[in-house]
Amino acid sequence: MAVDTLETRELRYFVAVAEELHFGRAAERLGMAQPPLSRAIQQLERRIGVPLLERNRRGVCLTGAGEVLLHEGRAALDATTAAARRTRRAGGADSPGGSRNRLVLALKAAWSHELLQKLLDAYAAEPDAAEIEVLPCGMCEQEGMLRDGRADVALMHAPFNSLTGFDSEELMTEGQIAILPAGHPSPGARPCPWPTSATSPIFRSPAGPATARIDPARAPRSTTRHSWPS
Amino acid sequence: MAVDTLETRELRYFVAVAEELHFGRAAERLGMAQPPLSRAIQQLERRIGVPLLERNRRGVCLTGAGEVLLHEGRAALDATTAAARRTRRAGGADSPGGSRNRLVLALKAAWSHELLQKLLDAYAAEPDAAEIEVLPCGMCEQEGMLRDGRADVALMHAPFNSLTGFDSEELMTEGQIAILPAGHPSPGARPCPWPTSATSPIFRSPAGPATARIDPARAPRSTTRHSWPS
DNA sequence: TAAAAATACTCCATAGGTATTTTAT
DNA sequence: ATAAAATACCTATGGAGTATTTTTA
Repeated sequence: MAVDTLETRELRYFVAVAEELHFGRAAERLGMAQPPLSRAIQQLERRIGVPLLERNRRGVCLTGAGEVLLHEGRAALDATTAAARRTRRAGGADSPGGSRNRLVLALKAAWSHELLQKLLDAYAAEPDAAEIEVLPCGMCEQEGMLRDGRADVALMHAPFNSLTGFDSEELMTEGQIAILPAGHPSPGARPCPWPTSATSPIFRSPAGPATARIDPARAPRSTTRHSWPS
Repeated sequence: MAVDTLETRELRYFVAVAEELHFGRAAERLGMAQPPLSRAIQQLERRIGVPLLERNRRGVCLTGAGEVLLHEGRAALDATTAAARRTRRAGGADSPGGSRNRLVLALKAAWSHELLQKLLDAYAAEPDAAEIEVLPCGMCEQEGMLRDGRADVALMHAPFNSLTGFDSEELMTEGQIAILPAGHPSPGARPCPWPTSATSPIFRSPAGPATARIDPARAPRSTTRHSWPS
C-alpha cells in the first residue's frame, strides 16, 4: 500500500493506543486482543516510515510524529463518520417518515425558546427549507457533533466557541450584563465602562454575537430544493 | 461493522465510481477488475442502508445520498491522506536532512519575491520558527494542497479563494489597479470611483487582502519549539 | 520479578480474480 | 445485438486469536 494512505481501521487503532498510552487497555477498548493490535501499529509505523510511539517500561508515549497523527487522525476519523452519518440522513435512513432532507440542529438546552421559534419560522419560509430536527445537547458538545456528523448546524456563542473549520454567519449581537455584588462601587443601573476593575468578581452572561455554524462540506446541499413539512 | 463507519478503501472505490459514473472505467482507474468493485459498492450500500447509485443502461448516476457521500467522502479522503503526509513530515521522512519540523508553504509562482523574503525573514526571527519549504504551484491548486496535506500554509488572495475550513490571518490589503483602454473616459492617472461603468472592460490586478491560511488541524503544532536551521 | 509489549503459529474471513449470466436499450 | 453491471465460484492475502517469549524498570 502507498505510504500516504491510511485505512480507517489503522487510524482507529492508533488513536485508541495514543489515548490510552497502553496497548492492553487500548485493545480492550477496541474489543480485540493485544498482540494483533501491537502488530497493526508496527505495520503502520513501518509503512509510513516514521516511529509514532516510544515503548517504555510501563506503557507508551507519543513521538512528535505520533502527536501529529493523533490530531490529524481524529479529524480524519470524524470526517469519515460524518460522511457515513450525513449520507444515511440524506437517504432518509433512521428518520421517522423516511424524510429525505433533514438538517440536525445542535442546540444547547438553555437556548431562548422565542428566539428559536423566530429563527425556525423564518427559515421555514425560505423556498428550499429542509426539515429541521432539533437535537438538544450540552454547550461543549456542539463542536464535536458538527465535526463527526451527528449535527449539521449549531447555534453558538462567539467568541466562546472555536469557529475553526466551519462556515459561520453572525445572527445577532447580544448585550452584556454585569452582575455585581450589592454595595459595589460601580454606579447602580447605569451603563458602566468594561471592566470596572480587574479585582471585582464579575459574571458575564451570554455575550458576543450568536453564531450559526454550517459545516462547509454540508453547505452545498442546502442549494437543493426541499419543502417544510406541513 | 457499524453503520456509521466507512473504510478508506470503500470511500476510494465509491469516489472513483461516482466520478467516472461507470464501473468499468472506475475499476480500471483503481487498478482492479470490475466485478469486485461492483460487489464492494453493493456491500457499502447494504451496510449504510441507503441506495447511492442508480444503474442505467449506459452507466450510472448518483442519488441524493450518493452526492452527499461524494462530497463528504472526498473531504474524508483528503483528511486521511493529510494525516499520513503530515505525520511523515513531522517524523522527518522524505526530507533532505531528515529535519523534524518543516512546514510546506504552497506559493503561486508569481508571488512577489521581495514580499516573500520579508515574510520568511520575519518568521525566521520568531523563537519557535519551523523550517519552511516553499512549494511552487498554480494558484488554483493551493486549496487542494492544504486539504490533502501536501502543504501546511499558503499565501492567498481573498476574496478570490474560498477560506472555508481554514484558519486565516490577514497580512495586508493591496491596492487595486484599473487597466483601461487608451482614450477611456475615466480621468487618466487619478484615483477613480469603482466601478466607473458597468459596460467598460476592466481587469482587476491582484486585489483584496493577501491571506495566510493555516490548516486548523496543523495549527496546534506551531506551539512546539523549533529553531531555524543555520 | 512482574508488568507490558513483541514473537510464533494457526485459522479463517474476505478482498480480489476469472468466467459467465442477466439486463436494458 | 451489444454494452454494462451482476452473479457464481475460486484463490490467497492478511487480520485476528492463543500461547509464549523477550524486555526493562
